[in-house]
Amino acid sequence: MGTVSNVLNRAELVKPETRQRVEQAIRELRFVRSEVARQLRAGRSRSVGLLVLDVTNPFFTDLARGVEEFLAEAGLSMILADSNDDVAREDRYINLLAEQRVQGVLVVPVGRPAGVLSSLRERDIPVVLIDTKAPDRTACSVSIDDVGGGRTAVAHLIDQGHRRIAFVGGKGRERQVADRAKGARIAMRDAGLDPTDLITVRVEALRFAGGRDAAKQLLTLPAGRRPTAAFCANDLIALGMLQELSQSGVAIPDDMALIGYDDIIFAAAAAVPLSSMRQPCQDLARTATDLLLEETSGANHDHQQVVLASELIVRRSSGAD
Amino acid sequence: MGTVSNVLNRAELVKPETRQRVEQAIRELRFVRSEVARQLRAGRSRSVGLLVLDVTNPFFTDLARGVEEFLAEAGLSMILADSNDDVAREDRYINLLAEQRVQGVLVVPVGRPAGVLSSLRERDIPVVLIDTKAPDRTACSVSIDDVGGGRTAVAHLIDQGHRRIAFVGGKGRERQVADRAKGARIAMRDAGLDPTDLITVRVEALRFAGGRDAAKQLLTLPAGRRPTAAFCANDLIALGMLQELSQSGVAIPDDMALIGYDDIIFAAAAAVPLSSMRQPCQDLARTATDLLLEETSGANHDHQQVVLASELIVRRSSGAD
DNA sequence: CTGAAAGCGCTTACAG
DNA sequence: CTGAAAGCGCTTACAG
Repeated sequence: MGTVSNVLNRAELVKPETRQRVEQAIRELRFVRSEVARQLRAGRSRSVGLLVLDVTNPFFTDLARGVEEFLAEAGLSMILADSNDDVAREDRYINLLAEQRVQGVLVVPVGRPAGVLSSLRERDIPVVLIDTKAPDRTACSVSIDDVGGGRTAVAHLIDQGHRRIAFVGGKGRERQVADRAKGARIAMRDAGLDPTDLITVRVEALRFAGGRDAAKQLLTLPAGRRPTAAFCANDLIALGMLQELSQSGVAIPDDMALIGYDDIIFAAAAAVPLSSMRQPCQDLARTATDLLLEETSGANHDHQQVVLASELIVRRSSGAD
Repeated sequence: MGTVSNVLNRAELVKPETRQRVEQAIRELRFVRSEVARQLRAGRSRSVGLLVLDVTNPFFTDLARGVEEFLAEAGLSMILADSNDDVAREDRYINLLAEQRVQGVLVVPVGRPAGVLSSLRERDIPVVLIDTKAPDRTACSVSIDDVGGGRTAVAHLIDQGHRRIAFVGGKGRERQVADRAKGARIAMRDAGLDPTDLITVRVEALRFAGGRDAAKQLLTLPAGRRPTAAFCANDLIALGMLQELSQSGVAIPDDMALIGYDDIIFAAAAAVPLSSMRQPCQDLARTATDLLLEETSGANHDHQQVVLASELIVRRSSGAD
């Protein structure tokens, strides 16, 4: 057994002839080494957890694909989990990942990261926060400047001549949504508008159906008081709004301009191609993975707060062609 | 240690007082039971693998969310893996899942399932094939009647008056693509057309970019010989075509009608709302999970081949309004 | 260079 | 009802 292990892990220590015999036996017996036993012995696994807010959102699956690829380069595998923007589920998955003894966790936290952080720190599991800034120096994080993104998006709408602007966000992902709204208000102030005039529409979830609901809410306003432009907290919402508004005879962008956030692949293919704030998804994946690997490699490691910027992608839905 | 284990697993065997002391110690020491050791001892894990062809395709993430939910009901967790329609990656993941000693695997195989099946059978890992019929009685499968789906889709196009029809499929997922094409030809024959007139366009991958390429290929044909309708092997391709064609001034559905397959959520929100063949994704998830759990529960179990039907969803892209 | 031994953290009979 | 012991399948010193 010891020799088999050596063949598998340190072949150079074994006499070629013995090695061949062992290798043949492995083949004949269809032996598959137990990763479970291996991990128990090693005290650590060779997998990393990625916990996202919504696997059905293309933004997060693109992120997942990037992370998976970068982990594979390091010989690690990814366990993908989906909190569905729900704290209880997040908690359950953090537990599950801890029980699986993952080497580390990449997590897009539901709301404030304090719970996740303390839960992982208690268990000595390295973590890199994604899409959220770590509140202190106890963890790495890679986030997007959402205030800046919100500001750019709304400045663009103002540039197009809009003055009555809505922000469509909602429950869930409080931090990102709040920051994007904050940026929106800054853009209004920059333009000499009253930031409290920003019309805020709340949706149940940051998903397609939420966008349709938001559109219905806006349609209850008399046309004269209705916003002429809306900045949506993500593309799923924007696409839902686009569909509902179009079906109700509201022309995009003439009656209402729209801009989303994420620039998922379907934004460009939408009924009216959707303007959006593109997040640097692959940079995010790469940076987060690298930071985690640096931390788990045990080299002396300073926790870092990396902040990336998003980029304005102008398409027809915001009226600039 | 034995008592701790009893508190955790069979609390009724422990005297309440002792139990309380143990529970308090667990809390104070922040003890997290090692799932790894547990699995080694039990000889089986509490997780199931789901291997899909493309995590960035909403069809598969919807499937994944369903499976995850149904597994959770049974106290199991899901390890999601993505073969990216690549046999080598599929092989690597099957290995990984075997090493993790998952209870079973749900797999949408890349091409023919023979390799996956023998690989899993050798290792005694229960498997349910998804989206592919098992070639023999050695495994369960849940698939969609793709021949029927292709036939329905093309019959619909013919009903709309089209005679010059393209099928856009390609490399990857040979079986599904071939069946859908076969159904398309049957529909042509049913209508008294020559099935060999079906214009076949091959794309590199069944993704958005593939659809754009396909559109470019069709645009090289003189307008008089160009098909007036296209049936796409999935919605991602259809959406890519829709985008490219629109940008080139080809009107959908007037110059070219389109129908996709899967009915992902973005189909309805497309530039021109996309007709599609809706696959019963949640039924698929439920049935596959149930079959796997039945098999792993050890009850005597007959392998079943379940075949579900897809449903025609008519929207504007196919010209019927 | 090889093989026997210890130990990773659990669970489950088993003796007390 | 409790606690000591064996064993799951590995890896890694260690003795030979």
